[in-house]
Amino acid sequence: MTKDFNQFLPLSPAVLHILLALASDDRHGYGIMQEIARQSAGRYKLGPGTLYENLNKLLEQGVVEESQSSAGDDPRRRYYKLTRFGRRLLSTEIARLESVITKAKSHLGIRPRRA
Amino acid sequence: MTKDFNQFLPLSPAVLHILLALASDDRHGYGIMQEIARQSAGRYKLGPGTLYENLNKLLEQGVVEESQSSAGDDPRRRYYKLTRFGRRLLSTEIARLESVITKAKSHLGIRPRRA
DNA sequence: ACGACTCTATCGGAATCAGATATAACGGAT
DNA sequence: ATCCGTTATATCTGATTCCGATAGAGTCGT
Repeated sequence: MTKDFNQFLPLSPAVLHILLALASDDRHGYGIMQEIARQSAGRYKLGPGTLYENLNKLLEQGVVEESQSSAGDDPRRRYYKLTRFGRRLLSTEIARLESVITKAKSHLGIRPRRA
Repeated sequence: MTKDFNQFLPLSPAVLHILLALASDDRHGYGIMQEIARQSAGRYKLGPGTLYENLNKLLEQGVVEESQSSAGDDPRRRYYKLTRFGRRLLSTEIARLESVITKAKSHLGIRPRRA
């Protein structure tokens, strides 16, 4: 029995943005915080509580895993990357969001009346 | 611009999907539940607690408002629609999500998945 | 008039969030 | 060499949000 995506969906905003930040590159915790702030132009900032709590949960669930830090790097850093499962989970959620968003967009300009 | 979008963002999954459901049409509470389930092919279902709690909050915040029900309709129904502010809020959030999603997709390799 | 479904609503435990706090190593300037 | 702002991980706490259970009543088809 493969893992069931549905029990993970929908991803909470915190988890969604953590995974989105990790999609483009392996990152350490603090870097994830910065990337999320950057991606949303400072609109959305994760506190450390939310970040590390979720990171631990995602590790347990096998959605992310620790990845080796490069030599010469700040040794305090702990790097994370998406697992294969994590990538598929994120892809699934993205596909779901895209389909709903596309549909909504076509209606937002107009004002439909109920039949 | 008296109201600040940023204090509303990011929208929780529940709020996001309620607004997305209302984008295509005015709906009553139960109809919102059904539309959300339908839009995500049964993957995401809102409980009544989440729904009505959020609906009340959104009414207070002026994101949605009650709209008249047509004559002959089930009189129990209370219809809701997006306010002008709600439509702008949803548009803003959609734009933000789209930009992050587009970027992530280019790194994930596209594996579209259907339900 | 019976049962299945529709519809709004509240409650309480669980999960999630945000910010304050703690601790400490790093890097550059003095 | 030490001072200081930043980087970095981590935990704790109170507030918020979620979600299923429960309730109660109206509607519809048969």
